[in-house]
Amino acid sequence: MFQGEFSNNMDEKGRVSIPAPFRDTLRTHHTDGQLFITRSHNTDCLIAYPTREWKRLQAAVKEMPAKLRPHFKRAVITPSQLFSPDKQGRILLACALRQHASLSRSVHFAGTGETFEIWDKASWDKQLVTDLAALQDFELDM
Amino acid sequence: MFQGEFSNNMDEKGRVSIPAPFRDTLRTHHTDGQLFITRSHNTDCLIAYPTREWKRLQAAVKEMPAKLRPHFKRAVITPSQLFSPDKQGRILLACALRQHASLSRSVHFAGTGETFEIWDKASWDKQLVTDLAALQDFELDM
DNA sequence: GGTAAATTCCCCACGATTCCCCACTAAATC
DNA sequence: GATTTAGTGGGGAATCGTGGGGAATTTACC
Repeated sequence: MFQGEFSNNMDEKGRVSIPAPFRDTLRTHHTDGQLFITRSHNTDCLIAYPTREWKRLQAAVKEMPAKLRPHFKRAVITPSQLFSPDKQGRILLACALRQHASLSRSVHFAGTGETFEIWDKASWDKQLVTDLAALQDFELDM
Repeated sequence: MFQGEFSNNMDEKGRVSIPAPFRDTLRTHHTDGQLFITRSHNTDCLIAYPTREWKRLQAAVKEMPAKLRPHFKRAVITPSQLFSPDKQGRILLACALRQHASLSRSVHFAGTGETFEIWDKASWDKQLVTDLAALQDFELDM
């Protein structure tokens, strides 16, 4: 399980460290240790899928409305990049991906269970304000 | 597998480098290293097929509705060109193909699994905007 | 048919980027 | 306080993209 949020800095060469806890779950729960990183189709962030989850996504593509499929393939499947973090646990994101999430120096990692998201810190903070506002009048009953 | 997106520049002689990762998969997964490049029948791009996939396409042509077959043959099969990248991994596209994809200087390569697409960068960007807009309200359930 | 021009092909060379390794610092752990 | 671990920076080798030169081939034109 990927959970928690972490901020790391991207250096001048464009490298960012994957937070150590995420690297751990990747190593222990996902045998090949590989990550598919791609755009989120409806938010300004990237999503990282371990191989098993990536396969589930590909299966989901086959189930989605046929009209949307080519859009989804171009926007999400094609730009995906396969990573196995280097010895220092860092990855180097391709330009197209960096741009989609408007990543600058401060990069925010957010665990979402079976996958995790990669945000520009500023975008994340902004998003969070929206999220809290939307929930203002909502009472959870449980 | 061809995956990821890459932009390369076409020089004045009309040569473009095939992205190195694509050259790799071509070398390792496709013994003859040859590429059939032709127009896409329904988008403004070119599609590159390794020999094995090209054969599958030809088989598919035989299965398609008889009414469409001659159209498809003329539009897609005829204009195809066979390439084996030069020592530097470059190819020289014929004029007809270049025109169909409106290729100018910046050329975009998009991996789509067993094949890859060749786009003019500007067209690709435009297409991507459309794609993301179409997916805006779509929720993936997986 | 012969000459000139243009195109294609093959090779080399340069600059930028990427990859891989090592090292430093700060924080956490014992 | 010593040791480990995480995040970050930098150096050097290798690779990749790209430009250009010249030979070979093709095309155009007289």
